[in-house]
Amino acid sequence: MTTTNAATTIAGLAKAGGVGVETVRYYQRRGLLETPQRGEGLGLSGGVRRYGDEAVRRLRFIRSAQAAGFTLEQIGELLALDAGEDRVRARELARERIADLDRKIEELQAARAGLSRLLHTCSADDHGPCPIIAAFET
Amino acid sequence: MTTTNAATTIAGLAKAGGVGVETVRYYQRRGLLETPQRGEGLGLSGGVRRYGDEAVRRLRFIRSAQAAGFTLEQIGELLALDAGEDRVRARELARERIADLDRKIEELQAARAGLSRLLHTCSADDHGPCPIIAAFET
DNA sequence: CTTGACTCCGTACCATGGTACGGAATCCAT
DNA sequence: ATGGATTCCGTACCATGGTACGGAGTCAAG
Repeated sequence: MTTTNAATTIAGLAKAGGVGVETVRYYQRRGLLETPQRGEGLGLSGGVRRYGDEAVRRLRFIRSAQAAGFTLEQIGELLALDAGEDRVRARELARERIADLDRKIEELQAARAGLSRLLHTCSADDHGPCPIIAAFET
Repeated sequence: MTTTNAATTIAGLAKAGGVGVETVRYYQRRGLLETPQRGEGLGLSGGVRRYGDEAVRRLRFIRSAQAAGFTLEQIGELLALDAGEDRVRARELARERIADLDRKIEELQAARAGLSRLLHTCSADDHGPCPIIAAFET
């Protein structure tokens, strides 16, 4: 392997990814992270699982994709492209997700703009009905 | 009462709000919509519940606040403010929600940037491993 | 070689926002 | 006044994304 393998335990992995140990396990159960073999010949019945840089990268990818609003299932799909080595499909998925993101960002920005306007209107004076409340009362 | 009361049943209310009957009941359970008294003296043990304009307005309020990203719990608070006329609290809620939105928007933009960079790298040439995959593949 | 921390694993539980089910009551049209 | 549609109500279930628990095994420092 060409990668440096700063092996760590599950707690180190979790910390590196900014999640809890239980979350890492959950991702393993979901098939998003692999579960390495237990340490070789260390204890009587096998040691503790060790995780390298790859696991950390994968975990970080999951978190960042998740922050982008991808569901864990969608993330699994992206990860599954691994098997097919299908660049065309990977690009397709990436483009789809980017389009999703653009739509979502726009939505949120619109919502923010609306709320912000209401807030300023409401702050401007204290007379009459609150425009924030009123805005939702169509 | 000064309001016109075009009384309808739960199905009519649900339809007017663009939700299912079960959703209306759910909102009632959550305390977001009130459950009116059953019809007076119509049947042996009381009739069917009737809903007026007020209920329709409230339901629409819920849907539209929800579209702005408020949770049902936050919406419950907003509805309570409607009665209390507490503009200070309404502004506070709005500011909180705006901060939430800002955080979310930033996250999405970061994720979009990452994905976009990968997509362009992958599109640049068709040789070697796909960088989109590679990003989480070792 | 003990002790305390960490790991492993299965299983149960949590919140959020609903959706579905089923039996009894009620309504409405014919 | 009868039958099909609605309503009422409690309760159960669903997906998503985790979090908690408990007992056994393992590790690492003193």
